[in-house]
Amino acid sequence: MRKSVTILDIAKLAHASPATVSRVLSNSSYPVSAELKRKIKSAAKELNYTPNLLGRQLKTNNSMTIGIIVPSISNPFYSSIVLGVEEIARANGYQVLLCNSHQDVILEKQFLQTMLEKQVKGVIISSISAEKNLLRQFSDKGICVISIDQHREGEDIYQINYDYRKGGFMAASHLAECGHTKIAFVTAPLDRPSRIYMVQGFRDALRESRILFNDGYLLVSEIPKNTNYNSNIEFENGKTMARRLTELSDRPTAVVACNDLMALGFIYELNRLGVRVPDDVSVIGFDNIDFANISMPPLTTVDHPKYEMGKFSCGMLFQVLNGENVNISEIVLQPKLVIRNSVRVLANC
Amino acid sequence: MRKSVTILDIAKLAHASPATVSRVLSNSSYPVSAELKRKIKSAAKELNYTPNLLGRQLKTNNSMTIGIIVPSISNPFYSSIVLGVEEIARANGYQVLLCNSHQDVILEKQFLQTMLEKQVKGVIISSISAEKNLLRQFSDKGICVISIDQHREGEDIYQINYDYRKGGFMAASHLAECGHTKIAFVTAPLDRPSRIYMVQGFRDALRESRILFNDGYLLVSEIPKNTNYNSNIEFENGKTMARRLTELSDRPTAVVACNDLMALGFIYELNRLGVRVPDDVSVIGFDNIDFANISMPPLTTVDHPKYEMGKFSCGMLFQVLNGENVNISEIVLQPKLVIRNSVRVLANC
DNA sequence: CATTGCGTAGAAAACGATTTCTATCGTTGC
DNA sequence: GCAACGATAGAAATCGTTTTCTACGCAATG
Repeated sequence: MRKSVTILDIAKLAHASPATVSRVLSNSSYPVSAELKRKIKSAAKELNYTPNLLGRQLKTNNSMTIGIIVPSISNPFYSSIVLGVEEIARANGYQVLLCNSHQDVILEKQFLQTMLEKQVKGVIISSISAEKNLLRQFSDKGICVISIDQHREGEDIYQINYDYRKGGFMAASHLAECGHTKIAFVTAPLDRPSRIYMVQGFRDALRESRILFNDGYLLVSEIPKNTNYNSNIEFENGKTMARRLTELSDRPTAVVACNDLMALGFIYELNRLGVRVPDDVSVIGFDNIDFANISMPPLTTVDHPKYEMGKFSCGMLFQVLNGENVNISEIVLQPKLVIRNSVRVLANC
Repeated sequence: MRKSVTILDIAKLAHASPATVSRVLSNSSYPVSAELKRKIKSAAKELNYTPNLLGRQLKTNNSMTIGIIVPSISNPFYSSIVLGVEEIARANGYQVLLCNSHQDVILEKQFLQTMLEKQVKGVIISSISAEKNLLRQFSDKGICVISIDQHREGEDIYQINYDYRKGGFMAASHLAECGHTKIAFVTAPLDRPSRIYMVQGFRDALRESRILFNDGYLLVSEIPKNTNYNSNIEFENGKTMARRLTELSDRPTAVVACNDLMALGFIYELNRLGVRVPDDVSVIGFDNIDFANISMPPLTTVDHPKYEMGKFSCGMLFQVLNGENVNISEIVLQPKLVIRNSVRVLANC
């Protein structure tokens, strides 16, 4: 491992000054004679020069990096978002620092700190935490933050959200229209806006359909212990919830799950227990991940334009970075019901 | 956006020199009096100081970053690997620069270049390309490269591989044992070692079972055009292959797919076309991703310890970085058959 | 008592780049 | 023919750190 070649080595070889070398190699608009330009370029190639971005970025105060924090890319919902973000970032020549918070508030906080230290120019975050001070630090330093998917109340921050209330409403309404009246809601802990809004919309729909909601039908899973970062917590939770459902005295005929992963785990376990979907229990999921298609039966779900959310948010970020006037500070994406085969239409309809 | 606070501001406030401030704030072993230490720490807190890693890393020549390149995290197989890598990296205080090559050789090359420029201390790569010069650049600069999943021939490089040959062998043998003789192999282009070895093992198994392989039964999908980075290419390919299979004159009774995603797409399309699995066609996948469980029917597949591969590779990387003597340069992980319900046992068995 | 060595602190150099400032041409304008 | 200007190039300052070098006082050693 020899000492790495720097701009100075090139200067020496090409009989030029480091200043000129830098100007040539970084495509500056500063005029350099064609002859010298050529010599410098060939010297750079000869020495197999690789610019040191740490040096450049320190001087220019531009890390060309944005950060993104999501719970976990093991959920295809989030990996879609990430891919959307990456695509736009790459198109703009930026790198993405990806962090999986694993639903851990402490970890999320640490990642945010690291991003500050790494001098990211912007952050896109689907936050687990409602803490306001953390994100304020970024605005204080003039770093753009875009919150996605989880509505943040009373914060002066760019947001790209999704109408979870309406989504919950659509899911429950659909079940009601199919003749169901005993409808449960299975969900991970109601620790973030998305889930809270979903339940709200769900309840609203029942009320509107004059269905009394049995509080015992709100099945909330335990707070997960993150021992294994690979295990798909949502999927496992779905399985547990299925068992809890079958133990209910007056068993519901239909269920809305807070996301597809959970719905799939739910269906999986139901199948295993010999409870038929949709004959015995109907299930609606949320997110419309690719795999919702391939379950047994194919999952009826509420679509979420996740990939677009990733692209939007990153596009918005660059608008802000480029100083363009971004006059909308919150965008709300719309849900869409995707009907497949996991919901039974009851006879009396 | 005010000027950011640096070590100099702290020095001024605490009436100390920048040198001393640095020593205190970076936990150097250099002795500093307790009193001064206290003053500096309180000054840092008062000014809400955030260290600039670009400065530090430039000086220390340690980016505390490793890179990982995989085809795409939209494939749960790769997101598992990534999560394994991240876990170990984080435990060692390192960041991970994740790049999705999207099966694009050019892109992969660009990412590698960026990693060089970003001064990563190591790279973990599941490479799409057989090009040797690229990776050699890293060894030349003393950067550790660990190749995973794709065997590299005749390169002096650390490797963590998987016995794809044996995996292919096991899949085909299982089908043969279940009485199948008309067995197809559906795969994405044979452009990398994993797939080539799988086919090899597959053929070996057939030969050993005295089954003649019909070359028309080797179904290779087109090279994908990467227009949409979100679409799950493998899954789509699986669907296409299913259609091609049904058009075959002497239709096979069983199929091995080169990965679960493809198998799932394959099954999905078969279902749609009214071809029953496993009654009409048996299917075996590869990788044993979580979702292999939830297809209709649950997928019989060959397990791949992907998460462990991620952890192993990153662990090995740090061993090398720490100068520990790593005497094994290639580790080969073993396949395991996971029997579920996508394979039919024929009557004559 | 002179020498060594340790504890403590700051001055200054260094990391690898960019950018401002100076300087020297040759050319143009009047 | 002289001032002004544009093109070109290098010297030197700079980004925010870390680290080496210097320095000084004080205790221990012989």
